[in-house]
Amino acid sequence: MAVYTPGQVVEETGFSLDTLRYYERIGLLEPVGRNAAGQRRFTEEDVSWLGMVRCLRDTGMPISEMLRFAQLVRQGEHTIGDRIALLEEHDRKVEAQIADLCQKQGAIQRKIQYYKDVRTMRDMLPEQAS
Amino acid sequence: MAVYTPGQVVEETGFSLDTLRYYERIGLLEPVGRNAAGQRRFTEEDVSWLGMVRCLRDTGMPISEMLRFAQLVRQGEHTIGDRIALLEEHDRKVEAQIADLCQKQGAIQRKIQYYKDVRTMRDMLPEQAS
DNA sequence: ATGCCGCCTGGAGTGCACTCCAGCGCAAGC
DNA sequence: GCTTGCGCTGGAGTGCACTCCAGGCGGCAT
Repeated sequence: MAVYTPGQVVEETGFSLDTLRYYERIGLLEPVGRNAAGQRRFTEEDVSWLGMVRCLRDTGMPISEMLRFAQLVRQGEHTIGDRIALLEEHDRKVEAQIADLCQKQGAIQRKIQYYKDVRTMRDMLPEQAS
Repeated sequence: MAVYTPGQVVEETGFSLDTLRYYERIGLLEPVGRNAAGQRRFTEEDVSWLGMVRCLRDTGMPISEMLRFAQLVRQGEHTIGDRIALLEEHDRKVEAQIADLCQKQGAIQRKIQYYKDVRTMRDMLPEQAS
């Protein structure tokens, strides 16, 4: 069974060492195994869970909700319905986020175009320069 | 020339009164005009600038960069090139944000599907219930 | 043997973007 | 004439998610 040192997990997941420790402290990560010297050794499972965390975090899920999700996962298979509900709810929020972002991006692009037009107008009337 | 009371601007822009005052304090909003009693009266221009601010903020631009943009706007037409550069740079970031969000959403949706499959499997083997 | 590296701990500090508060002023409605 | 509502100020406080720090440990390369 492969294990990962903290450094390797940092590399793999993109979370900082401090963040990994923080996540363990608050219970977003289950207590990580240790070697004889007391140093953390992450399992494959820890790393894949961190992949999920990264997904949820990067799509704007607050830590409190990820904690709730983590709890469901720990409680076993009978919570799968709840997990689906939680993720579907989040999925809807992500959908809305994307839609909002696209719409706002449109406005920004229109502003850019507006500025470009203004610039062109100005360049066509050099004699009116201040 | 129409003016807006603070309450109306809150209504229009969705920013809280405190946020409007905060934006003025830090210079994201130019000093807002006052009536005889010292109460703020926002111009049409203020409101439309706030619309731009909302766009930029909601697409993740930090306040420090919005401040920089505000400065360019105040410096007059000769900064239009810089404004375009700033907005195009931001537009690229928004693009990347959307792409990342879509990709992560895909992963979440696959996870949902995975859970649904697990649930279905489980339901098809009721005799193995614990 | 002596650095240095990677990692350990508990706890304090940071940065961002607000948000709240006490205490006040003015104006309109009952 | 007094309450209610809206707004004012300066300054303090909040919530989130980290991030940093001092002081220490164990292994290994020079």
